[in-house]
Amino acid sequence: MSPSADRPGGGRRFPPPEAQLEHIKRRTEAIIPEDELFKKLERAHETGTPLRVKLGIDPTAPDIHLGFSVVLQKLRDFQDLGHVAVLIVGDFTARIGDPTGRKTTRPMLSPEEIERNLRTYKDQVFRILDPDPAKLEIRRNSEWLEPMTFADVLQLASKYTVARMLERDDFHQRFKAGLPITIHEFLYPLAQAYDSVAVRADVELGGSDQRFNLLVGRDIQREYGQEPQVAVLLPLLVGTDGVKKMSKSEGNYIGIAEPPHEMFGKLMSIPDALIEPYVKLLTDLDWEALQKEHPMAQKKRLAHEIVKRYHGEEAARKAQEEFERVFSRRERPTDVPKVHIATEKLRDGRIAIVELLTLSGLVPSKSEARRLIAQGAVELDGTRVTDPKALVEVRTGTLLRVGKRRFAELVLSNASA
RNA sequence: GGAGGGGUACCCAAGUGGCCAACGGGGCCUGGCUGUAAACCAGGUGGCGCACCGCCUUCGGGGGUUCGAAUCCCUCCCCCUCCA
Repeated sequence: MSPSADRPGGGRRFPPPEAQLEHIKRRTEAIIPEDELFKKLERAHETGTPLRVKLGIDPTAPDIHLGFSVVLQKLRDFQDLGHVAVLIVGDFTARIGDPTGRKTTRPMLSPEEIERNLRTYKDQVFRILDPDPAKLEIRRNSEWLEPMTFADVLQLASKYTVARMLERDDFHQRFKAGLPITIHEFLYPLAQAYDSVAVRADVELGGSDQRFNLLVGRDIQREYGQEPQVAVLLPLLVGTDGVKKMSKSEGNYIGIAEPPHEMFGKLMSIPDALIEPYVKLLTDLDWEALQKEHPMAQKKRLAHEIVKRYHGEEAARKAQEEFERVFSRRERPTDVPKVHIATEKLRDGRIAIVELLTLSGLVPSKSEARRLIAQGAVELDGTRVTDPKALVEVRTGTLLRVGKRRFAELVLSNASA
């Protein structure tokens, strides 16, 4: 089927191009080239034909985090202006593995895994995007990349030069340093570029580290006789470690689907230096005004705002209350995960603390449990346990705490079913 | 095709027959100080066994030598550099 077969939209009304452009420019790092975008917006305005705005997602990492939300939010902006979001699931390109950041080759995913990830993805994506089918298209790039023949690939590859590939900073550095660059890595930008051809993208969105890839898209589209897409680049969000960009693999991320109190807690523990970029990129709060407050107050506003966005006002309020209760006043949390302990594990109502810790799942091994006890990290009903050999008395309702944030409420229960 | 270098715990990286569960750094965890911030100080960072004593598993895979190996030998796999 022709990639452009069913194009949603047509005959729509759009705000004046100037207004649209202004809206789009907010929070972007670069628009390449801006005047082309303006022309496209003008045309959309005149003809009532929406722009097709492409964004690629990686099916290997199904957790959407705040960093990616910046890009998704921009895509939503386009939808709100009346344009069509074209979400490309990179199920085929995942087999190549994006060389950006010189990661090792990614494992190939089975179709089942991709399906599962995609479902998780959709749940999360719809927290930001407008699911209206007239404004959203979801496609997998295996749809057009899989059936390509070797001849097709040759044709595609012939449209770009090695020298131009080496312009890409990542490749350039590696080439200079004598590090290996495998041939198939060159195909990644080409494949991604071909996606743009396949869906006839007018605009492609991406993080600023995607600049090269998005620009290749322009060249390749031109080679295939299409009007080149405009690249809209968004700033990268620094992860919670305050150093590297937020990413799943670095474990420095905050997922948009995380429970309110997790989100709130993680945001409260970001380094102060991150408050400004977070506020500016993730919220509509007035930074000028906020700046005058104490950093902790700033973070509370930030955390509240973001939890509110994904979980609602009520949840945000509760998360904040809970945070203040547990961490500021060091009181017992109101909602602690309950852990069932079989009564046959007990002797005279007592159990070895080490065993209790592992049974509760708060600690992965008994050795680890012993260490933590020795370090004073374990509390039972607010009393520190310091003896690794201790036999402790437990009952239903007993509160177990490890470190600052691991809690469990014990529930004694009979027999294993 | 030839020559050389290398694969050690989450990462980097020491260690070339016992004193090695393996130096050091990073990361991470915990305690202290705080604002669940940063900085800083201290400790920890394979598992199991009721413990400062012991046992088990670990140094790319497999096999062997030895009382004993991450360290020696054989073999296989993988990575890198230079030459062609």
